[in-house]
Amino acid sequence: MKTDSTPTMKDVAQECGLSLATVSKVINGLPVGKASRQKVEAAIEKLGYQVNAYARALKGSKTYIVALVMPSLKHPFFAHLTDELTKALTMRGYRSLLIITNYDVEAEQKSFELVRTHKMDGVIALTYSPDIAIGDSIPVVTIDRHLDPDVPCVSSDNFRGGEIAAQKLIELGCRKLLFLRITSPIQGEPNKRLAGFENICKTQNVDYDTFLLSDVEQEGLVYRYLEEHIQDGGFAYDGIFCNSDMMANRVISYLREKDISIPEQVQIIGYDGIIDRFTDKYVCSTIEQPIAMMAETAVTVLLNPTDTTIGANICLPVRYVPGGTTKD
Amino acid sequence: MKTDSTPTMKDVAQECGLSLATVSKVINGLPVGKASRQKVEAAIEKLGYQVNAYARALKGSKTYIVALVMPSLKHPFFAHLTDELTKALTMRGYRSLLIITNYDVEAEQKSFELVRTHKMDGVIALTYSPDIAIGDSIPVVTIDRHLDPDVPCVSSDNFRGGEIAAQKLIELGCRKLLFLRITSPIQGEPNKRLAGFENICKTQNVDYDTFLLSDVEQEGLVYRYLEEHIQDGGFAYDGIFCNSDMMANRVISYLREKDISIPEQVQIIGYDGIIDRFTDKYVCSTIEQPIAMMAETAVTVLLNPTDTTIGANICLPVRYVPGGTTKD
DNA sequence: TACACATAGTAAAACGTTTAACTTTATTTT
DNA sequence: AAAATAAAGTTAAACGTTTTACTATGTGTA
Repeated sequence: MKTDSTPTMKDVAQECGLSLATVSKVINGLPVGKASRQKVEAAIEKLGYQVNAYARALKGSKTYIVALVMPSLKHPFFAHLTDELTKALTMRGYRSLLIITNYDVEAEQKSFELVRTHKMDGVIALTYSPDIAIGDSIPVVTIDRHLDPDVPCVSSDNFRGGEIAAQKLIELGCRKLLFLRITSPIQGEPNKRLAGFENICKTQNVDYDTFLLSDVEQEGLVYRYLEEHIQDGGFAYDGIFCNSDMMANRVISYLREKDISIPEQVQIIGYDGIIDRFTDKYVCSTIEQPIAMMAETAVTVLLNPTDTTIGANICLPVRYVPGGTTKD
Repeated sequence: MKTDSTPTMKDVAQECGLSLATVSKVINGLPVGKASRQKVEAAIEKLGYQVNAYARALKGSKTYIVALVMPSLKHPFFAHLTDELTKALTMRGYRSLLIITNYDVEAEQKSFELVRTHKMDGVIALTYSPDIAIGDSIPVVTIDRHLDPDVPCVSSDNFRGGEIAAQKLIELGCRKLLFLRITSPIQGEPNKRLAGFENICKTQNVDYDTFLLSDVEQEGLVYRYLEEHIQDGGFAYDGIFCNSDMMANRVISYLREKDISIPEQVQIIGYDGIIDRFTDKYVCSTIEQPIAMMAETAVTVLLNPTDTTIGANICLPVRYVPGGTTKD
């Protein structure tokens, strides 16, 4: 007599008077006589049987689980990316195991161990450690970071994004620009935004400053810097390019609080394109990253590695989206 | 001769000349002779052995995986909650399997099946379906939603939140209030915000309107509504309580765009308390939910169910946080 | 009628652990 | 010094699947 615990294939076999192997075949869609198939299906239905994913994964080699390694979900870019990655994985029958590293090197390292003990089918990672020991044998795709020459990296065209932002501000009449950034120090793709920005400013002979903070904890310094550049109703810059929309929003709030009018006195362009598009022109102008496409691409490359994708740097296009913080 | 595939316990046993069982004991910290323990540890180190979580979970009954069922990560409240939940789980040695349902009833239902096939140790869910068939035998905790009389629900004190918001606006001099909400139709805890808001308005005889939208797709209607209440530089309301900070931000942008000054002409209070506190006074005034505490509580209740927690409605305190959109 | 020959179904090993029951060896107790 | 007890290891079954190799059954061919 069986207890009422979850039914197993054995119970199903017993219920319909057929062998374990036959039941297995029915479940996996392998050829089985019509009569038997129906008997098995009836039994499954009756007992409410469901495969045990662990047993299946132990026997076979695939787990259909992919790890998503993210620094945090408090930054909307990471949150949106995680959202899209999970959807892209779900569409392909995979599930995502979420690992939040909190920008911590040790946690990032540990997450890769976890991936190994759980025999996951892959990892999509956005990390901050300069180097992480990746066991081979597990497919990895990074986003915005170069981890290893063999690991494919998906990112948006950050250099071009920086160029577009500078170009746009200049076109809109700005003559003194400011680039603002706060991040943990990484040598990742996003650093290229500054390079692109500088490239345009130099080419076009436009004056600019940069204020780069590498310690997230010291965000207050940004406001101090801004304050120092306000003099009797005026502001020292007429165009600001912020490294993220989240940051842009704070800067906007701060400056408006100080009675600097936007976009009249200062025009501001953010980065990411996170803010809900419903409101379209009422939000901050921004350089939009193709997040959904990045997620799709990362998943595709992870699950179908080919010679051309190995170690490739896949760079997707960005675009400028006008909002309420520029004069266009 | 073994291939170079991942080493198993058997390989370790062979390497150190001891039995499988002994190796297992060392790994699980069970009593073993000192000499043997060292031999085993050396072998593990040498081969780089790591337990196979699937085999372990198949044998034992725990998987140490908890499903997180969320509608989306594009709303910052869900993203922050997921972030904190994952951290709380990680601290206790659990991992989170993320399921994004996209506010879809069918996806929510399916996610519970997944939980069963993967023999997960529990589910923390924030769902939109009025009723979901939860197989028993798996612990569930919901957030902000009442699913079943037996399922514990963690939420913040939404009624009180509504009261506080109304009270504050009135204290700050508002005489004509507006409550704004867009959500998929649910019968969840957050609905109580309106009740609390109305309660105070009625008690104190303050005039108010509500604009409630149950279809997220139609967000544009909110702006139309706002526009209709602007007449030559004036605005029909002097206080707005928004159902979320995200929404408040949009409303703020919109009104400022229309040259309505905030907080001079209209004071605005949001809900959630999402926006990074670094900037403190530069963000929208809000009713802050104790997200980290909610996550901690949900995880604790999930993993240590007791008689008093079963079916309990655990309600955590909210607080008002002044920002730049009110006169205080 | 006997032959091969698909076809349908089965038995049993394997995946990598844990664990209960057992055996061997060492330590005490009288 | 023998019996009783404790300690350290081992064997083998079990978890719930998949899959290879096999047997039994029925169909068509010479």
